[in-house]
Amino acid sequence: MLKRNLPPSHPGEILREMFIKELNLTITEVAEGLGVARANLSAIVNERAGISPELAIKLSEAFGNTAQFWINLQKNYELWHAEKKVDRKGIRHFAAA
Amino acid sequence: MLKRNLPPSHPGEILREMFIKELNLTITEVAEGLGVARANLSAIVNERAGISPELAIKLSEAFGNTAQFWINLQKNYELWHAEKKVDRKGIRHFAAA
DNA sequence: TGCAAATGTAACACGTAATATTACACGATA
DNA sequence: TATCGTGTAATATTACGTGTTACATTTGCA
Repeated sequence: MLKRNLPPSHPGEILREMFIKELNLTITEVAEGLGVARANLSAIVNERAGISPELAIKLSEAFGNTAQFWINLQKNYELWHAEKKVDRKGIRHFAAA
Repeated sequence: MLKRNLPPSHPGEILREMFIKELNLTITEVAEGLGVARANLSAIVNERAGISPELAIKLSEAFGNTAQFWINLQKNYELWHAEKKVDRKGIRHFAAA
């Protein structure tokens, strides 16, 4: 299939657009509800920080979805950017005997 | 469905049992083939370190599978352990309006 | 037996990142 | 005006991935 060159959305964008805005919440009250510092949640929502496994669990509990949902967003984001840093041509192949 | 209480395998165990042993490889040659320090790969294989997004890409290139495969192993492992640290009862629920 | 390779591991150093805390400035609104 | 929400910076802590170096042990083979 065709490879997409578009970088995946930052998890913070999803959180901001599809949850906080959609439910008319404030960053302050979400941070308090999750039990994290407002400054940290702000950094995530503004795409300056990522979502840790622990935060993924908290978000899933707060918004009624799964931690996997949040982790998948984060990992796809990280993987896309990591791909830019790795020179696959420099890797040796270990084929089955 | 029933929740499993068993912790997921560490990605290093999969790497060790299903790839290195299966293909009769040594940690030294795999480390060199991947372009990482032997000490680091040893730490991963012995389950004292995790698999980063960049390493997941290198492993996928070397063994002919996907980076998602390795990242999923890692993220499931992290998620299971993170669950132990989070008190879900302390999290506020933000229901749809 | 003896040597070389493979291995496990420790001790550093470095960069990055998540997190809490504190503080400051700005805009909107009651 | 006063309060609230927000963005952001600075600092500190903790954790971790990675490289480098070094040392001891084990293992396989000549």
